[in-house]
Amino acid sequence: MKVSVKIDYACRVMAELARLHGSGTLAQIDHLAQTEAVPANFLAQILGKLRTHGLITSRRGSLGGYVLARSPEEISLYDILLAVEGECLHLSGNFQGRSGRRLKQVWGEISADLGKKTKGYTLNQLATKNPTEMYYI
Amino acid sequence: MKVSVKIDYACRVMAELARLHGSGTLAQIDHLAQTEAVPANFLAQILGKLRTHGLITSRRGSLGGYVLARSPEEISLYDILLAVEGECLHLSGNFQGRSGRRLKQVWGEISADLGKKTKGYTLNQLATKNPTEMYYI
DNA sequence: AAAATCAATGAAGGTTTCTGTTAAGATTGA
DNA sequence: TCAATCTTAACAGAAACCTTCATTGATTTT
Repeated sequence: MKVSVKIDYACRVMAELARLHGSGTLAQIDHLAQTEAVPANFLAQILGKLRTHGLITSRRGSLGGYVLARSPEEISLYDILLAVEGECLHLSGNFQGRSGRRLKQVWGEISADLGKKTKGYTLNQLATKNPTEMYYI
Repeated sequence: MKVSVKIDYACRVMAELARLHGSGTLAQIDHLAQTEAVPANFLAQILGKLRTHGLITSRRGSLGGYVLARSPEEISLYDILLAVEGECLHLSGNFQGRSGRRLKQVWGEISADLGKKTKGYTLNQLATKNPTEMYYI
């Protein structure tokens, strides 16, 4: 089992968007890419998915950028997983063979558990102020 | 997040080995491959990892094959994950950026939770008799 | 209003990882 | 010795990851 870079990027960027929530400013790709150390063009694709799944909204043009579509408390890690990968835990198995059916059941239970857990993490919990921000020059 | 085909194969084959546990017979690759519908050559690699991590023992030669190294109750899904992939939940993130540290912490908590859950599934729970076996011709 | 600029969107290519195959040894039993 | 079996390494195809480039849409300036 593994968590992809893509997911990690998505969560970090959403955390940054949560920090900017309510400030009235739109976050541009370059800002998000630099702040969270994510390749800008790849990030554009990820933001696209988050947008089509209704987690964020975007605006084009010279004053464009991205904002959260809902308040941080209403967006969970589970929502992000669903938007970016389609499901919380992707099962690659074919579930054939003598134990296939049973294993599918087991992975399903684990997936459900993971769903519960990830629904418990919302963006306001992720978007804590980073202590390193205090060390401005 | 996703569970790899490899892991699913490993679990299914271990379940079959659990069914044969105590019978005194060694399971050969071809039997395991056919019973659990796993590519035989790929399976050989997986069995190699399970062996070097002490979950199974093998015997070469014309009457060779594989057996569980411990009883089914003493082998968990967690053990299999560890043997095949090195860790329960692999974190691909680089944990940079403003939210990197916090996200690493979150994934760590989720990983710990997953560890607990997978330790709860032992082979005797997976190696149930398959109902389709009753429909012999 | 037209042009220039800025930013999101979409499509195509390269690189690494995963999955599976092939083949050549090494060991055991008959 | 011969046949059956595990063991290991090297290779090939597929998928995922990441990057780059071109296009489209919105805003501002002239």
